[in-house]
Amino acid sequence: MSRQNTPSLVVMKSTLSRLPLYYGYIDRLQAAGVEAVSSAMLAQHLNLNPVLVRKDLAQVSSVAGHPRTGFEVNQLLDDIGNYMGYNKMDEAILVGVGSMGRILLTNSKFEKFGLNIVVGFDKDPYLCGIQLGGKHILPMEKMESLVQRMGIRIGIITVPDDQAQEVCDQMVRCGIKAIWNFAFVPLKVPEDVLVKNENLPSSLAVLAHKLAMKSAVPSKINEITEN
Amino acid sequence: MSRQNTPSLVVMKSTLSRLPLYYGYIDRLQAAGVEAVSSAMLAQHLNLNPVLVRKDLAQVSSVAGHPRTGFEVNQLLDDIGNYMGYNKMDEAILVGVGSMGRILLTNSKFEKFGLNIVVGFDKDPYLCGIQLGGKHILPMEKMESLVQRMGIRIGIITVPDDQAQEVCDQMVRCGIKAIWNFAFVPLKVPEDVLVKNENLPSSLAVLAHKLAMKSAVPSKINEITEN
DNA sequence: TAGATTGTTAATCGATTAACAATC
DNA sequence: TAGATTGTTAATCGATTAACAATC
Repeated sequence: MSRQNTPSLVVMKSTLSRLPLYYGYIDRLQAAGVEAVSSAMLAQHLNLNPVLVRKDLAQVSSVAGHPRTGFEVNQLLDDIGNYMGYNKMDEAILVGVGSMGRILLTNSKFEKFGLNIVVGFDKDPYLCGIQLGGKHILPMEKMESLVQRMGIRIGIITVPDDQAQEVCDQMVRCGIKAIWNFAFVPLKVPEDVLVKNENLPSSLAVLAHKLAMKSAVPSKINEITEN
Repeated sequence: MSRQNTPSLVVMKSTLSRLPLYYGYIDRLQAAGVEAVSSAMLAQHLNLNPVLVRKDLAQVSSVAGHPRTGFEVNQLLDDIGNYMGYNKMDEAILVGVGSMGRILLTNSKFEKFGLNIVVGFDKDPYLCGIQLGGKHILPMEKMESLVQRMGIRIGIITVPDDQAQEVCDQMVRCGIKAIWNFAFVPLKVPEDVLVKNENLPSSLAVLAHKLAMKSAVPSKINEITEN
């Protein structure tokens, strides 16, 4: 029995990072009244290899593309949306209502991606009770019951670095299964909990470093696509 | 003549994304007074393969590690810092002093990574003249002369999506060579300009999607290391 | 039809992991 | 010395690219 490559349920990690790009672009096309889009067009506008785009789309599209015309915009947008879960709301909680926490709580773009940050928690009693972007801020003690009652599985950590692990532990105890971590500390979590670290300063530092490298050794390293 | 693999000047893309992690961890070790660190220790704490860590360190360390003890903490921290440019300040400008712009202007962590966001620009005349985190906010008209006078090559775009391309064009005209883009539009830039897109909502959406996949097909996909 | 576009199979490329000899 | 740790070479794995037949 030969080995099955590209099993249908598993999508390449990198495809996942490109789907939002396609989505954003196709969304604009739809708004502009365009009815069809080809892989070539997407590839050109997003600076990607057309074959790569075709493979990505083949994986998520529910219908085959039409030779000569490409994909139907509405259908494709819907398919990517379904695939990525943009079309059904996922709920998340946020802990740490500092400046980053506030941005996330009030950023309306999350909704477009199927995400609803339902409440913010903070240990500061002066913050508790107020609302931000229509979201309540609650004291930490309320976390467990709320998470369990609503069956929430995604948590966002925007507390200072030295409190991150503690908050993480609390989240895990509540039953959170995926954590988006803005603190710059590696979190210890059980095997079955996903962690995605976000570190803005180091993202910029990587960009700065690439620029420095590029000036030192002229080459054609250009758009940074990896995300 | 056989092909040279792993040319010394080019570092694997992914190494670059791990170096900040090493740096952060070793920095804490240094603060705690620890004098030596092994690849194995780093690997364990950061959830990475030890061989991978050894290869990464071999690429950036100026001295070989010592069998049995590992690497000297001060030296290694310095080497990674030098390699990534944390030890020499890079200057950047920021355009768009909204909530995200403010966070970036006032976040002191950038300094640690060798980054200094020197000024913010905004087209709102009411913002111009004030200071945030010790940084002046200036009107857009001042951009060109300041960028050229200071020889700045990094620009950060935190304006609304529909103004991003215009700001990008302005930056490019001023001589900016690397752009960190928070708007959700693909920027058109000349060949020699680097662009790094940041899209927080879609990062979270990818995490949510992975969680959904994992629940559907139990497997051992766990920590998300790619950054 | 001719040609643009699709989807697929094979080749290439690059990063990660495994195996192992060298070192203090 | 024995053993932990290093750095390197070879094997594996996975993603991207190239080549191409199929389709409207």
